[in-house]
Amino acid sequence: MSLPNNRVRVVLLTQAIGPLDYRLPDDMVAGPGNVVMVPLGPRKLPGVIWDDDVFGDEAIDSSKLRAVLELVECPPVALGLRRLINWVADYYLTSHAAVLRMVLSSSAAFTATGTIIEYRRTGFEPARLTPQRAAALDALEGAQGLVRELAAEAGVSDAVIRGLIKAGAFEAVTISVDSPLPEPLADFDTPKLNDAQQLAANSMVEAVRAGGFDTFVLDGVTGSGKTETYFEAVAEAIRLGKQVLVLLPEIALTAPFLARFEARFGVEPAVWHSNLRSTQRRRVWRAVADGSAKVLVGARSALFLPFANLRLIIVDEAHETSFKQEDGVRYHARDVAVMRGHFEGFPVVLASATPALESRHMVTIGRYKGLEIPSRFGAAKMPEIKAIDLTLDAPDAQHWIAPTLLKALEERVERGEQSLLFLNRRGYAPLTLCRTCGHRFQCPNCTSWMVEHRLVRRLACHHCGHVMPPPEQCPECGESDTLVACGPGVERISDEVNRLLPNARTIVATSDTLWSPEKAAEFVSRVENKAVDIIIGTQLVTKGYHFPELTLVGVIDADLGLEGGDLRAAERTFQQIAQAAGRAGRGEKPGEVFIQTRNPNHPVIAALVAGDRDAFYDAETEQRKSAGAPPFGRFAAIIISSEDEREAIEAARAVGGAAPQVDGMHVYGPAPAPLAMLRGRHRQRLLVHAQRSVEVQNIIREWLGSLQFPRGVRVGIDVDPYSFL
DNA sequence: GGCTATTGGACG
DNA sequence: GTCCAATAGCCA
Repeated sequence: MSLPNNRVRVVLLTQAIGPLDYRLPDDMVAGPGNVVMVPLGPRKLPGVIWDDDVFGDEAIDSSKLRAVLELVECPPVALGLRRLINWVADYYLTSHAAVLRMVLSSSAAFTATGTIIEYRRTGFEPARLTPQRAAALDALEGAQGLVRELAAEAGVSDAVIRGLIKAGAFEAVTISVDSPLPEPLADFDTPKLNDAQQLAANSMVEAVRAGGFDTFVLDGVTGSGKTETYFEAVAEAIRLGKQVLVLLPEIALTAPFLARFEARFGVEPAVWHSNLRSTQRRRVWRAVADGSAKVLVGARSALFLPFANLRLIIVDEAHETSFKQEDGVRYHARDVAVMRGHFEGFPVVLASATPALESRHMVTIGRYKGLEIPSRFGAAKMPEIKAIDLTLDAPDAQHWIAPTLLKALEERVERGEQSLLFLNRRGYAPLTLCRTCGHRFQCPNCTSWMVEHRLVRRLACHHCGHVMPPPEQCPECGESDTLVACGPGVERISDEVNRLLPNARTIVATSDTLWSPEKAAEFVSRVENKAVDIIIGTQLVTKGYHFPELTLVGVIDADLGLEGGDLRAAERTFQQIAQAAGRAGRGEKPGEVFIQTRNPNHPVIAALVAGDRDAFYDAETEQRKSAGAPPFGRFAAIIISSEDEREAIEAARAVGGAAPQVDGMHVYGPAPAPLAMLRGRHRQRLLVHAQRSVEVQNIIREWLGSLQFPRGVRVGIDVDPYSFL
């Protein structure tokens, strides 16, 4: 079906409004992919002209059509990217508009090129110095940005900044949106690769040169030099004048990555993540869209940028669960990256020391190509891994470091070597309760405990971000000084180390302490300069970092991830501990790893100690197969939420009642979602389990489309859920 | 009757 | 998403 040539179908960027037809004025030349402004009622909204054949045609009389207002000066959304958007909207059961917003995610899309005025400090102190002004001057030393950004950074209102500009304490700086980004040099410093690295690199380089879709699983043990290996493929794309996207799971990992990239290619690559300054964002968006940004390093959201001639995507640490976006559009960046390669015709590399079971399976069945780097680079050897049975080698009460581990730590401090203690729990203690009445501090908006953060003197909810000062008295029984912290978080382990090893210099590394690339860079340099003896960190420090002097890793609680029993618990625990262990012995000195556990015979722990990765994966694969779990079967979660609990339950029952009977598909629930209350909303969940052959998306679309929900009820669908939370 | 709060549908 | 008009609810 095709529309008359003066009629176009436009996807508005506003969600909840489907595609609408408009008339193209005679003097306007535009087609699918062009960004336009269109009238809707009294409003003027942005949208993108879409391909006619994507949506069914709902004929509307041509006399009712209104004309497209203007063609926006911005690179059009190319065919390959439009196909990817169609696929994402279809697969993840979301709207085109929601996906498109990630593509046109910068004001640069809608404003012509030009200049922007930012402000920075002059050093001049105004005569009148109010507390707000003093605070702003203090906080903005060395900062530069828009008025709004500076105000936000200093925690004052815009007016304070404008006042300071008028008083002469800030000066204007004109920034060009299009100041060019530096070009990486393919052969700036070519490393000597070992045979295994060279073999893997050759395959990827050849694929980049040839073009065309292919997926590689680059599987190399930690410390084997995966990055150097895939850098060869990056170099080949640069030589061809094409673009490369490198996806990293956390912004905290960008700092070490940028340093390695600069050492290899002479300049830092362009960077994309959610808290970029808006000027920087515009500049990068433009440079990506016009092809001048040759290499972009970014978080998930970079995946949807409108690259002019993308030739390669690298997904680094591809097994990381943080590639699964859990709010807004729920998509898995690893899977979408592969689809982008498919639609635009270029290779995709999934790099990891502990590939996801799904990815390994794709290699087994021949869909992806496996590339292995089996040994560590240079003199580095794999560390020796030992389990500490906490039931036999127990720490004292209110302590969490077993005597064996403590002794090992002590030795490293004496020898001037570094250690890492891994515990995947932020804060001081995960639960606070009253000794007198047993009251437990729970988040008022969520069903989760308030976590004590002693460094900042706050109780915080890790799900919604709610914070409160630690109370003096128990709100339940009114007694004072009766609150006790239960269980350890990294801050508490840090306390314990400082008490038992007063000479050791410690640092806590979590998303609370390394919340920006700058903080992360500072952390790296402190560790590299040997200003730190013991790092106490969450999963954040278990990947990407390379510290040659680190020779001991202690896993505080290996059983933590095995609780809760969701489908990936065993795999995730295996990956996390393997990644943490991989930090040890990356230099010349051999590493040693201690895993503290109450179940030394658990298959996960046994596989880690035996160093038998394949045995673990094989057993886990069998288990998934017999349970019909991914990749052998599929799940989708339907989450119904409302501020009113009864309303949520009723709506969820209605959904359950309308569930279609389909062969090979089973619907569980509704039941309270694992986080029964989140950000003030009561949540109910249904879980759909289906065989691979079942077209779950179509079934769910029809099923939910036939239902009506009261306002205030929200229905979210999570295809291929990860956290089960 | 005349006023305000609620809600469903259109918007192309 | 936002606007508008039809409707329901409320008081005198």
